[in-house]
Amino acid sequence: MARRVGSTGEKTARAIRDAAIVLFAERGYAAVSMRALADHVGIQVSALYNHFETKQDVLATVMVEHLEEVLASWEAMPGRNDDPERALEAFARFHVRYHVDRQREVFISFMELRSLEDDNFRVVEALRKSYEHEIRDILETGRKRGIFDIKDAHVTAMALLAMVTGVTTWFKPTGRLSAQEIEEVYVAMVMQAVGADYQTAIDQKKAG
Amino acid sequence: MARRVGSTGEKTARAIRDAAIVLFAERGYAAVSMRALADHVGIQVSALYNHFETKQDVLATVMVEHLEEVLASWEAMPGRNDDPERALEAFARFHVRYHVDRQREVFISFMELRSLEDDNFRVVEALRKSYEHEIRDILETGRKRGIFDIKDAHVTAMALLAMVTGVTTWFKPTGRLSAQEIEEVYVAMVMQAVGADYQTAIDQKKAG
DNA sequence: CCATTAAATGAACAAATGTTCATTTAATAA
DNA sequence: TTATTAAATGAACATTTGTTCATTTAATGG
Repeated sequence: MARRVGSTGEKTARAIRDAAIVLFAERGYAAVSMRALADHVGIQVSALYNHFETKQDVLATVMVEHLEEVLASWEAMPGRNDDPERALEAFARFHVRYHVDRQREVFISFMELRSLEDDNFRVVEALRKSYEHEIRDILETGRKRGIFDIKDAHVTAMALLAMVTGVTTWFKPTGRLSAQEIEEVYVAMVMQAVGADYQTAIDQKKAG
Repeated sequence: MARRVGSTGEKTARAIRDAAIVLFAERGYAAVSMRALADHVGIQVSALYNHFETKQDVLATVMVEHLEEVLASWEAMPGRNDDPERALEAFARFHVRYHVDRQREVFISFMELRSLEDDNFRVVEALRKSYEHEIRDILETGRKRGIFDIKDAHVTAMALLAMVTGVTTWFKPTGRLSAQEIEEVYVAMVMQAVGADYQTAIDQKKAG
């Protein structure tokens, strides 16, 4: 056989990215061979190279695509430009929700930083930093205005990010709690952790 | 050359474990070859097999040793059997302090779970669970007694663990804040996150 | 001091790795 | 309809992989 009926470049490239997300998340980048990746897609190894230059290229593509989507989705989140309290709630809610839906991509983007070669690392790191910047800015503004009771915006940002990102390591859609319920637990915890009166935040929302 | 002057089994085994901790943390288990490991120790590949049966055996040994040490150290932590508030403070303090000192081991024990073969996984998972159990029990007791304002002890335990464990991903001894300062930030955040009045906890300590 | 054991070496192994290439066939544009 | 391009195949490649083994030398117990 050669070219398959109905095959187009974009379809296969998408299938390769999807398979890579599953396999990299499951076994880790280094432990996934190009043969295993091809098997999972249902093509031969050599066909991979019609769509990606190298294995590294597959990883970089998956990570950059994910991070750009995260940033774009956050840009579109309602409430992100409100006062620090509401902005933080919006951030926590967005982050948990989005990350529960993309557990694998999140896991990869965090775990496989070390597998990136220098050039790719710089690109990915810049995207990651700009996301971290979002929550840090909210925290710093709230701290300056005396709304948040935190010691250090930077450390707090890292701690809160780790906390909410951690949901990807144990959440299972079939578990005891729904994604919705878990979202509420996390949002409440984030708000409490910075000393914001969360009930008030909800009341304001209802009143407003 | 053959057997080296001054070489004993325990010394070399220790050196191998130490090198493995550095390399596995840096590059990941799958990306570290037995040759790279041997190089780092300063011996030949074949010599590794005088001390460990397989590469997998090196990983399992490192992880089990680390987790057993964590549990043993926690057993010895003062305050761990006090009321939930003090116990949680003790836990947070212990965890951050210990993990800042063993960044690599923590990172490995978390990241490389998937690299463990079934038998080893079961052993390591049991150790991990029993550590998770410690904080969950503290939270559940505090929740029942109405001391902690949390929605769910299990989710809260996972969230707090992720938060404090996350310190290993960015902490650098040469950074802006000292380990001591970071410890304080994290402890305060943990206490606030569960709705405990942390100042009170400190006052009680001073008063008691 | 000598026999035994433990710890090292270096060469070798089959299997698996990422990547390339000539070839074939389907989709697409002229 | 035909020429060109894009997407697949399968064989081959040089390396690297984890592991084994015969051999050598140092530490150790009687």
